[in-house]
Amino acid sequence: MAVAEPEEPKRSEGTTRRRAVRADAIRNREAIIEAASEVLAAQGTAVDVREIAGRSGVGMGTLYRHFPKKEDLIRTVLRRDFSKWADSARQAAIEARDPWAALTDFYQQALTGYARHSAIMENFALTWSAPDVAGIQQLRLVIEELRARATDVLRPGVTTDDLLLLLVSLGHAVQVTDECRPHMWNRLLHICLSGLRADHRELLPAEAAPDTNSWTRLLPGS
Amino acid sequence: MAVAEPEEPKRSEGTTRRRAVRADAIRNREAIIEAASEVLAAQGTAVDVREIAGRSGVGMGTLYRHFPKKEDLIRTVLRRDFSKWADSARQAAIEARDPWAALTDFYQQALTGYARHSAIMENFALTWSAPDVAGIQQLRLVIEELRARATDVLRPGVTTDDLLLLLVSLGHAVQVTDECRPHMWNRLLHICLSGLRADHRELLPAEAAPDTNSWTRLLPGS
Amino acid sequence: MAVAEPEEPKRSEGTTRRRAVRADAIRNREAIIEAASEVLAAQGTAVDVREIAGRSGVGMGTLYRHFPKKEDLIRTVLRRDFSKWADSARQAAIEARDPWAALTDFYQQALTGYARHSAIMENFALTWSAPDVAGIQQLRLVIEELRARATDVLRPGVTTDDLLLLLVSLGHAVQVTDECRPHMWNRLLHICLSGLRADHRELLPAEAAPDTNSWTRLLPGS
Amino acid sequence: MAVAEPEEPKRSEGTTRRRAVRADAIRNREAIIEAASEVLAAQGTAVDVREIAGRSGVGMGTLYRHFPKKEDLIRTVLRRDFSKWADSARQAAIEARDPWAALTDFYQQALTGYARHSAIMENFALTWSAPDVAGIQQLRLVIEELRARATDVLRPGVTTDDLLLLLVSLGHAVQVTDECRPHMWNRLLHICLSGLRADHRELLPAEAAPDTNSWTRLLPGS
DNA sequence: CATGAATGAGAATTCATTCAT
DNA sequence: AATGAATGAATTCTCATTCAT
Repeated sequence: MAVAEPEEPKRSEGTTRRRAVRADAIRNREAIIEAASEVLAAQGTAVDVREIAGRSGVGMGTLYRHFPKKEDLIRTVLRRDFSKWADSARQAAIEARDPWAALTDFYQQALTGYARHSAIMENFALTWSAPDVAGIQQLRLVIEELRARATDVLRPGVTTDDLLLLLVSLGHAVQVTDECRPHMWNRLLHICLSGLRADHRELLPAEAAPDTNSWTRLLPGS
Repeated sequence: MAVAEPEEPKRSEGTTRRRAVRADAIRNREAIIEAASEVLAAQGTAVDVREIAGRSGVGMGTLYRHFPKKEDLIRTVLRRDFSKWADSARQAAIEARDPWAALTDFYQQALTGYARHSAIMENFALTWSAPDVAGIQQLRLVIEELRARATDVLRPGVTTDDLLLLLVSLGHAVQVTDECRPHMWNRLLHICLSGLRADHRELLPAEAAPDTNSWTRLLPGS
Repeated sequence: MAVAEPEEPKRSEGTTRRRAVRADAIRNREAIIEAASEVLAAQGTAVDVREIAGRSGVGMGTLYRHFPKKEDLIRTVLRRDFSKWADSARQAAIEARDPWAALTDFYQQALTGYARHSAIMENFALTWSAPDVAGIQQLRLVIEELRARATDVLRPGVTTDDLLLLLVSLGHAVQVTDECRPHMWNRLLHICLSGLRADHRELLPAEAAPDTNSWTRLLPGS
Repeated sequence: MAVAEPEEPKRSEGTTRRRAVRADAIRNREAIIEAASEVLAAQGTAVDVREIAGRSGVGMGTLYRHFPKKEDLIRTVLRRDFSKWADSARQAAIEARDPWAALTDFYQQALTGYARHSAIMENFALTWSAPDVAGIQQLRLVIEELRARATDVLRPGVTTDDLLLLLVSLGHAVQVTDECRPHMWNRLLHICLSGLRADHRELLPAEAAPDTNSWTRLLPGS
C-alpha cells in the first residue's frame, strides 16, 4: 500500500561494474528518515538539521548526501508518514461494520494517531495550494472511497474535498488542544459528523459565491 | 512660567506636568503597528524585524524605542487585531435578526475578515495553552454571549469552548484554502453549523473519556 | 578650592546685547553633572547616556548641548570629583597632628571616601598615560605637599609618584574588596605604610632597570 | 608542572569508539584560543568576537562551534592564562634560595609576566566577589604555600588573602604604568615587601572594625 | 563514502549621537 | 533653548549548506 518512493537509490544500470547499493547506505537512509520523522512530529519543520543528524547517528555529510536539501528530507518523510497515516485510517474504516461507521471510525482513527504529528499538520495545510508535495493524495483516495460507500447516509452534495478539508480542520483542532484539553476535539468531531448526515438536506453553498443570505434557510424553525 | 502653549495633541491629565506625546512619534508608532499588522498577517510571526521597520519607514532604533522586544510589538499588534476582529464579528452578530442568525453571521464575518491573518491564526492556536496571550478573551466573551442568546436553538450541551474551538478549526480551514479555493470553507461552515442545531439531541462526549462506541448512535437510521 | 572649570559657559562679550547665561541653563548643567557623578560613581563610564539624562531630568538634546560628547561630560565630572576628592583628603591631612599622621590620615580618608567611585578609579589609571585628562593634578599636589612635610619620617628616595601610584593601587584594592570584604584594604594600607617609613633604608630600585638581584638585600637577616 | 586542562579535546579512551578529534579542528581551537588570549590581553573582555574570529583565521561559525557563548571562550582562555601565570610565578619561587626570596621572586615574576594581561587583571578583580570564575584558585594555592614557608620572615598576622590582595593591587599598578613608566611598579613592590617583613611587629587591623586611631602607633618615633 | 568541522549570511538588540518639534 | 524621538552601525549568536579529512 505504501506509495512508490522515486528517490530510492537504485543500482546504476549503465556501467559494467554494477555494484549493489551498499547495505549501510540503505540502513543510514532509513535511520535518517526514522529520526527525522520523530523529530518532525515533535517539533515541526523548523527543527535544526543537526538534531536529525544527531539522532540518526550519521554525520551531516551523510544526511546531505541522501537529501541535498532539508526540504528534500522533509518531503520524503512526509510522504512516508502521510502514507502510514492513510493506511492506518483506512484500516480502521475497513473493519467498520457499515459505511457510516467506516466514515466515523476513519476520522476517529485519523485524528487519534497522526494528528499530533506537527510537520504533517503543518504540511497538510498545503494540500490545496501544492497538492503534489506529499503523499496526501493517498489520504484523498481513501476518503473518496469512503464517501462513495457512504453516499446514502451522507448529506447530499458533500464532496471528497469537503471531507478532506474537514479532516484538515479537525486535525488542527487536535494539535491546538492536545496539551491542555486532549479530548476536546472529540466533541467537535461529533458536531461536524452530525452535520454531515443525510438528514440535513439544505444545499451546501457553491464555492464560487458566498451566499450570505443562504443562512436564513438554516433557521431551526424553518 | 509664561510658557506659550504649543499645539498640543494631548496633555497629561494627572498632576505630573508631562510633555504631550509628540505628533510624529504617534504617527511613527501607528505606522509601525500598521506595517507590522500587514506583515504579520501575510507572513506570520517569523518575520524579520527589519522588514517591518523598512515598511513603516523608520529605522531600527525607532522601532525598538516603541517596542523594546519583537515580542512586544507582536503582542501589541495581535491585541489590536484580535480586538478589531472581535468587534467586527460581534457587529455582524448584533445586526442579525435572531439568535441563530447572530451565530451564523458571527462565524461568517469572523471567517471572512481576519481568518487570513497568519499571525492571528498562529496565536489563536495558543488559546488553550496560553489563553492570556492576546485579546482572545474578547472574542470568547462575544461567543459566550452568542451562545447564551442561542441556547434554545443550539444542540444541548454545546459549550462556549466548543464554539471557540470550532472557530479556530474553521479559521485554519480558511487559511488553508485561501489561495486556491477561497470560498470552500463556507461549505464546511454550513456543515458544522448544521451539526450545532438543536435538532441534534445526541449527547456530546465528555472530554475525559473518548467513547469510541458512541458513534453507533450516530447512525442515520437509528 | 574647587578648580576653575574652563567649560563653564560664559557671557558673550563681543555683542551689544550681552544676555546673561540663562539661569535654567546653569541649573540644568549642574543637574546633569550631579546626576552623572552619581551614575558614574555607581556604574563606571560604561553607562548609557540616557541613564544620566533621565536622572538629571533633562532631555538628551540638552545634555548634548552642554556636553557635545559623552567624553566631555565624563571629563567634566571627573575633574570635579577629583577636586572634591583631593579637597576632602587634604582636609584630613591638615587636621593631623604631625607629618606622619597627615600622610596616614590622608590615605585613610582618600580610600574611605572616593575609592568606591567607579569612574574615578577607572580613570585614575590613566594618570600616567594621559595625566592632563582630569583633576588628578590637584591630588598630586596634595601628595607632593604631604611628602615634603614628611621627608624626615619617610624612607629615603620615596617620590611623589610613588605615593600616587600607591594610592592608585590601594584604590583598586578598595574597589575589588568593597562588596565582600569591605575593610580588608585597611590591612594592606598598614603594610604599605610600614614599608614607607624611614626605618627602611634600602634603596628603592631606579625605574630604568629592574634589578632583580636587589632582592637579596631585602632578606630579613641581612 | 602544567596543570591538566580538562577542556582539551582528547581521543576517547573508553569503549565507545569515537572518531579521533580532527587535527584541523584542534588546530582551529588552538588558534582561536591563542588569538583570543592576545586580544583579551590587549583589550580586555569587551572585545568584538569578530576580532577574535578574524585573527584566528576562522569564521564566526567555527568559533561558535567551539565556544557556544562568548563567555565560554573567555572563561577557557582565562583559565588557561591564569594557569600559565600561576605556573610561571611558582617556578620562579621554587628556584629561589630561601623562603623570603621565594616570596619576592614570586611577586617579581607574577608582575613581570602576566600583569599586563587586561582580561586577567579584569577578572582578578573578581577574586573576592566571584572567586570560582577562573583558575584563580591555583594562584591562591601557590601563595598559600609561599606564606607557609615564609612564616618566620613574615610580619605576624599576614594572611594569604593579604598577599593575594597585594598581588591584585600591584597588578593594577603594573597595568596603569605599563605604557609610560614601565618599571615604576617595581619601586612600589619594594615598599610593600618591606612592610611585610617580620621586623614590623605592629598588629594589622582586624577586618571588621577600621580602627582609625591605630595609626598613632605607626609613628616612626614610637 | 562517511564524518563532522567550517562557513557566512542573516536576525535581534543596543546605544552614542543627531534632528525635528 | 529644551525636548526626546529617530537613526543606523555595531554586536552577539544561529543554522542551512559546503568541504576537508
